[in-house]
Amino acid sequence: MATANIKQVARHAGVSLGTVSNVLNRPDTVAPATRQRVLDAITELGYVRNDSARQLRAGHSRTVAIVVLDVANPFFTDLVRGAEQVVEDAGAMLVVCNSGEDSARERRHLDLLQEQRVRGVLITPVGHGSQPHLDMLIDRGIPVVLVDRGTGQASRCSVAVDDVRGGRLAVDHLLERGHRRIAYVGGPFSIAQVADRHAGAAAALEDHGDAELRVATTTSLTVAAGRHAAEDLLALPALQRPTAVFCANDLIALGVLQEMTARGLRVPADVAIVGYDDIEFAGAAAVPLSSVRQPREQLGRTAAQLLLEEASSGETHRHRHVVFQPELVVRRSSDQPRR
Amino acid sequence: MATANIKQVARHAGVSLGTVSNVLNRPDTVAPATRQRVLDAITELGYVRNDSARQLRAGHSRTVAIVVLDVANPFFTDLVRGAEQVVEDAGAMLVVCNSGEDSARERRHLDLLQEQRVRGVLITPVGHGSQPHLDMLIDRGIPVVLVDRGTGQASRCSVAVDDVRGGRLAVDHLLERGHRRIAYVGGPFSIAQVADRHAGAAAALEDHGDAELRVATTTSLTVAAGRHAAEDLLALPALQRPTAVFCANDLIALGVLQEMTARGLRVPADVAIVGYDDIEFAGAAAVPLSSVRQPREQLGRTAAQLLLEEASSGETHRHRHVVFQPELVVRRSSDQPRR
DNA sequence: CCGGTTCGATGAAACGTTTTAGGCGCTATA
DNA sequence: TATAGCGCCTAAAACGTTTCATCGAACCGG
Repeated sequence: MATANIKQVARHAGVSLGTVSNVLNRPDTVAPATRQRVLDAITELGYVRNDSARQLRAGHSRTVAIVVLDVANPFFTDLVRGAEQVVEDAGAMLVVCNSGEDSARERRHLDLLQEQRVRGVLITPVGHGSQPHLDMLIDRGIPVVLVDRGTGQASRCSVAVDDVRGGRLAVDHLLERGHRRIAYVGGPFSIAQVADRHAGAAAALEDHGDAELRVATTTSLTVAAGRHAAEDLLALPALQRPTAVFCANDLIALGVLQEMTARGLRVPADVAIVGYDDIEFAGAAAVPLSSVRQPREQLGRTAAQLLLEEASSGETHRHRHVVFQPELVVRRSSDQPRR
Repeated sequence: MATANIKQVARHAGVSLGTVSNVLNRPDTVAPATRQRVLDAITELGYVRNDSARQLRAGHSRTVAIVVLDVANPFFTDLVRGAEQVVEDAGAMLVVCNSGEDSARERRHLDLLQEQRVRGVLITPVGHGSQPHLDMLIDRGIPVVLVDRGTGQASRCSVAVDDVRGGRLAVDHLLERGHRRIAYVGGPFSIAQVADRHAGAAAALEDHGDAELRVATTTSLTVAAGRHAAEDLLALPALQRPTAVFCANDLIALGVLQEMTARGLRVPADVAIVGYDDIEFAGAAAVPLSSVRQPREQLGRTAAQLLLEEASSGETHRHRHVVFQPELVVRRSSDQPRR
């Protein structure tokens, strides 16, 4: 029950406490015979290092945290997998926290992480990414890397994908296919990606005076939200109804697709759909979904690398901002010229 | 940089160190005026509790870990969400670890968690769930709850869904629809669920001497694995080719669906498909997918409850095994009588 | 044989909490 | 008036590491 401690190991091996510690941390500084004796004592007593004590002494832990908006969103799970690789290769541990797009929960998590003196935090913050509590972490010397948010802030590193460009790619494609009444479905706009993708979409339209962009705001980025938005669009008079829908993410796009099909519209003949994120299921959807792909795992890997770099380089660190370019994947859901 | 500690707060507020601790932990035992003075000092110095020290003193942490086979699998993310609710309501923190179905990584995680003296571990272990390193945790006094594995072991609590029954439900349904050549796609069989669902499927066939069950083993439970398996099935001579496929999970089922459709087969007319898990995307697939639904979040919640219960009740705890019943959701992919 | 060097091991200090025993001053009770 | 009780606070010990200064022994060259 009460696990053995280093002192008991020392006594059992007939050495001093410091020697055991040396066996654990610098094995080559202790004579082979003694080392073996200590090792034997360790296995015999089933000794396990107490990380709290170790951390207390060291002043910081060997864990890195990633705070995501939604653990169940494939975008974030891929991010996590990427970060995981890098962090674990560095001998650290990655803990995943879920803010659920709830600012209070995010806050709670950050407070807890601070108390744990984590080595650093990877975060996609709720909102625009310049919250005071992020600055607080930094003030306390905890490196923060912003993921997919607030690129260009001076006080922290960031990695992001160019969402404005992604929005533009999607809508350029729809315009090129002959669509002129286009809807953008997404929300809430307090999420920067939602706003940026919209900005890109709007920018694409500037060259086309005859085209219009209708916005259907949702309260979250889920399949259910997509279904509701589709209902609203279907309630419009036929002449105002958009012929193409660009969605802020694939979950919403799948919801829209589902509802449209259920109401008897053909995709892409009656309405074209383009999503965002290119999650694994996009290609397996009722109608394979066109989508804007982001290098998700790479995003996670890069973020983790920047973080570890900052954590180990200390004062000399210069913050960097890495921006990846998205890529449009055209599938059946939008691949038909508008008659 | 170097964060303030409790002693500095004490000096700043003109009280003893113990009093600060009391303000933090039993606020009502200290006089309002003093308390306020301490509180002011805390905010002024930006003091943050050091959890390592706290843990060291307490002997254990306030975190609970959940070790899953795949962070990106919706089954597990829902599990995590369920557990999260319960754990956070109890004022603890849930850390998510990903074994990636790799026994060595699982092992590494458990070692680390042990060093951290976590309060308890929720785990879906790689393999059959009676590994020696799980016993080691228990020997050290760390409660372990098995999730979806090894029901009935005497030394730990467990929660599970009756997978044998789930397999039976699925295949009973297919038989009832008139199918006689049925395939089971899934693997590796070292995963208990894969084996149990197969057992259920096989049991369902026992009453039908004229029906046969062909097994296509996969190396993992992914969409890609499903596609490969479908290729193999399609390579069979037409008369041996199954008219219905029951898949060990929805990811595989989506892969099969994708490949079958791509090769020109109609679902469900030429081949019926039933998946397992009823993930959110099942209903949004190319052909809405029949699937066996599990109460995923509830599974997570219950597991967490059992764990916390054990962690706080100590010696008096009696291990429990909770088994939930799955439910078949029939959608278009299998909803047509065999001609 | 002696001074210097190296190897291996030791003991003590320090990290920041929580907890416990106790002390002090006051009031209520006998 | 003594005393018990109470409210509020303090001082010190303990949790289990890591690290650093030190020390003895052995060895080597001169």
